[in-house]
Amino acid sequence: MKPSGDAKSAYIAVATRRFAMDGFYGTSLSNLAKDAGVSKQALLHFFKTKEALYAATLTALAERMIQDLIACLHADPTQWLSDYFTTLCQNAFADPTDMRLVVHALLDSDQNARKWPLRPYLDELIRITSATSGGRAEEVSAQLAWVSQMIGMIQYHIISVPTVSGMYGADAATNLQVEMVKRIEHAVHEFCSN
Amino acid sequence: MKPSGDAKSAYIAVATRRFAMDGFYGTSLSNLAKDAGVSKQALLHFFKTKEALYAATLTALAERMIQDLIACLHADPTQWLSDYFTTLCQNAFADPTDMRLVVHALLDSDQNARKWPLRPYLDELIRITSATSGGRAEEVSAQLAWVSQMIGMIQYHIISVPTVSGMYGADAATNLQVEMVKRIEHAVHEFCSN
DNA sequence: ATGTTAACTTACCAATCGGTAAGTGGTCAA
DNA sequence: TTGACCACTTACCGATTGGTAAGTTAACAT
Repeated sequence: MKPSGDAKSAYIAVATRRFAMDGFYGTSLSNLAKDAGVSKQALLHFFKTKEALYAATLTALAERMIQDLIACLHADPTQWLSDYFTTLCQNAFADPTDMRLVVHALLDSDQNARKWPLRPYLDELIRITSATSGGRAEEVSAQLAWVSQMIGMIQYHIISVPTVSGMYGADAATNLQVEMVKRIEHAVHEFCSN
Repeated sequence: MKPSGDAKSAYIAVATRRFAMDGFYGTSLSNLAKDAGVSKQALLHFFKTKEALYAATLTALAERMIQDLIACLHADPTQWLSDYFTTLCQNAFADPTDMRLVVHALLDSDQNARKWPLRPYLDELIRITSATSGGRAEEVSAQLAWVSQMIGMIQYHIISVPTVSGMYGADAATNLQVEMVKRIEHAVHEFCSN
């Protein structure tokens, strides 16, 4: 008997890639099973429905994101915010899977009652930025706006890479990536120096 | 006999709403037909495949966007950019259909050979911003980056409204919208004053 | 040795998918 | 009056969908 945890997380890994690529509706259990090299019912043994598998995928995504966030925390918040967002952007450029999954989840989120598991991640980011900007704690919506703007700009940039590449060429997409990283650094610097 | 143009554009209108909500894979011809109050084959009479209907939907979207853009152009580019992006953001907050459709199309764009029809819109935006920033024509990728950042921040904000509303409440979403408009104005001002 | 349980597989299901074929009924030009 | 054409409809198709039921096989505790 194989250790169950391994198989389960392997299925989630496969599902992550597929859901990120094609979205919930664009992904079928048969496709996932074929990718994983098992029968469809192997998946349904661990996850009772396709929805449940999707939910598990999003939960794993949330854990990954918040783990990446707190793993690289260090004393200087300005430096840290800059590092965090730039490496996030660069990693996503190399592998856009997670960013695509987030955007797909955002687009799905209003039409079914899926609980959004990325809230701890957002809360933590807001907490850090609040601490950074001199403790003006009353401006929570401003912190949320800034965080939303930053991750929005990164995620949107990442999902538009294939399109930009198709329209203006692969070089243009690479240049855009470089330019975006510059803009991230600039935005963090401007934010931290109020 | 009904005038064909009316029915056709009515079907596109229905398809726009559905595709924006559920994406290409999440939308079925049966659903669209039910929305339009006709049989499935009424749609297939005008559009040979579901793909063709989707393409027509995206083309109509592109025409709408570029029309909105050139319709409100006027002399002062700084003022115009600010007006354009803020009204775009506010209209999208009231009706997120088009923004959702763009993002869905972006997520789909790499896996099939759908021609991206929004290029004229992007080109026009880049042309205007290039003219605004004192004709430093060599920095095309910088212009693209700025435009990408602006529409990215708006579109991402719009598609995240339901999620933010669910996580932090409807008031928080409204506050975020107000904050975002401020940020748009600030970004335009900063961009135009180099 | 035996019973239990976990991790599957094969076989099957109704429902729905996108799409085809063959009409139907009305409008319009000749 | 006729015949072409347009905007549909009903009927149907094979393929695929998410999901159920009933085994099968191997590991493990007792």
